[in-house]
Amino acid sequence: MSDVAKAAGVSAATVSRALRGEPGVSEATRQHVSEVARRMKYAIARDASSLAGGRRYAIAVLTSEVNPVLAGAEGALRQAGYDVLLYVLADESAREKFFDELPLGRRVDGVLLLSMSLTEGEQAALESLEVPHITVDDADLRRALRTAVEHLLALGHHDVALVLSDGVDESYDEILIEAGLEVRPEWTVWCSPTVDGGEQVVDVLLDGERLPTAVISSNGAAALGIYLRVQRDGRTVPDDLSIVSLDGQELTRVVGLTAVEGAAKEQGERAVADLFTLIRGGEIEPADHPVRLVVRNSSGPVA
Amino acid sequence: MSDVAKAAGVSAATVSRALRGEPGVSEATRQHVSEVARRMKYAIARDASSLAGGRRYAIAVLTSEVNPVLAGAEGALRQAGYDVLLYVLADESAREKFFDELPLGRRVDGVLLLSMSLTEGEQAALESLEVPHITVDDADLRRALRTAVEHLLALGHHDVALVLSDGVDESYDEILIEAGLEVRPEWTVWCSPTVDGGEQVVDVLLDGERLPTAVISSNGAAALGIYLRVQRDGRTVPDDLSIVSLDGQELTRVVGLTAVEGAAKEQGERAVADLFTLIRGGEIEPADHPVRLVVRNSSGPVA
DNA sequence: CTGTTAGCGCTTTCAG
DNA sequence: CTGAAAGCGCTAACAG
Repeated sequence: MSDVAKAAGVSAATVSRALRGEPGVSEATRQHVSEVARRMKYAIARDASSLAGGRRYAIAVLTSEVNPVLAGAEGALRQAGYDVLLYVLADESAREKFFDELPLGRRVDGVLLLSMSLTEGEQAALESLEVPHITVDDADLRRALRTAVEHLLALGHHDVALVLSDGVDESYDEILIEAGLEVRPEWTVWCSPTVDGGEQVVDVLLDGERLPTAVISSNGAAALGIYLRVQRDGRTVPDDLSIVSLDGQELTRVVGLTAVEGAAKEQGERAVADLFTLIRGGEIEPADHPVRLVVRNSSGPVA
Repeated sequence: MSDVAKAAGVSAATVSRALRGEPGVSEATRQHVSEVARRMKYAIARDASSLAGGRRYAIAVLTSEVNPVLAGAEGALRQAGYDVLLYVLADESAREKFFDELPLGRRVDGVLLLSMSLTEGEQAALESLEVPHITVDDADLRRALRTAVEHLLALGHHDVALVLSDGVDESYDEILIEAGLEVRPEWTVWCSPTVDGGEQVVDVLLDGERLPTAVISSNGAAALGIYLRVQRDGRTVPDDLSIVSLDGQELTRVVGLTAVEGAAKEQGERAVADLFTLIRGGEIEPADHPVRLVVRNSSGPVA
């Protein structure tokens, strides 16, 4: 930086200010400095910068799985000049380790959580970082769930099971209740967000004396697993069981599952925009993200 | 760190050495310091550490798409105490920007490239970083392709098309030739690694006067797209067309596509191990990674 | 608006 | 084997 300063005939402090767009530099100086820096291919050393107390220009992204939301977030972050520190917290042990060690102190300007609903302890740990954070997914998931429930209700379903995947908490029953559906404990089950997980969960689901006529899966892969397994068991979709996925990735297109699509990539991008607002000290209001029901052939009128 | 030093009754320099496992500290001192640090929940400040000239404890991961290999690599890196700087270089513009700006100077100890085959210019740019880097995928893809070709050959296929996805270069014809297959330019096509991409590519593929009896797709999603589209067109798989995917994610399981599974996650993990060997100054030898053919029902004897 | 002066928290010689 | 001192490259007051 001092080289650039020398070349531009100013002090290092001025170069620093000019390059970061800080106020208190004449436009002429800023232009000049930027030009010199560009010519010298100078790039600010982030380590030194953050050591000295400035911004860190890095955001930690915590996610329970690598998915398109991640891709969207990464793009938006990168475009804003931020680094992305990726943490894939897929299993309980990784998660525990992370929140125990909390390796983010003084290292990032913000935290983005993708498809992770935190326990209270985790939430507290995160707060202790004193860094803005934002969560993607839950609000969207709830909205998606409502959409799915309405769809099934319109088809005459009243016995609806809920298959939730890791990182999704328990507070969804109310949505079913609001819709006037009966909530049975054995109809709310968890499984891993994989095809395998979905296949396995069918055993649990179709085991009781009274069977649901429809199932909503929070995860697309699991929805697929359910579909495959149900068919393999000789049942018909949607006649014996309607299936709606709340996660409209390509997966659900594959076999034509009805799904609520949330435009994952855009979700990531919006989250980043919100996070920046927070970092700048602004307030965000939970804007509704459009959610779109795509009816394919895994849902039909109740038999 | 000076707090820890004080508490342990040694100097900061000794704490630094002890915690990093540097030689020149007595085992007793090291134990003691580690214990004190643990008790004080002290974690080394990476920024300062790298500023002062030490390691950066960060690896850049460049990838053309977010996929399971990424998850595997992240896990291994994290476990080794390294940060993961994620760069999703999905489209040409992101890629160009990256290699133009090369934002990694003095910021990472190594670079991991996932499903990215570099142009010569890009390769040169990367070398200029003077940081070890390692590429995942190509060798595995070639091996997978050989496996797929053998499988089809055994089934009597001689007219085999190749559908390649972004980031895959052109040098695969030789593998077909080695196997004694005829290579026709119109039977080697590119498409995006998505279901849509696969669907679209069918138009090109089944357009000529002579049609292939089998197709190998480098990407699982594209393979699915091909499958769906071919069926929708009223053709039968595998009677009219055998399909083999070289990428055995969950996607291919879904409809039962024959696939060569490379254990994506393990691939990522192995790449990380190799990268560390490189960072430590060691040599790596291209160890063969096991590749496994999973025959499902999208491939059958030639009609 | 711009320059000067102190560090940020570590690692690394260089001496003991 | 350990400690003291000198920065790494920046940013943040403080003056001017």
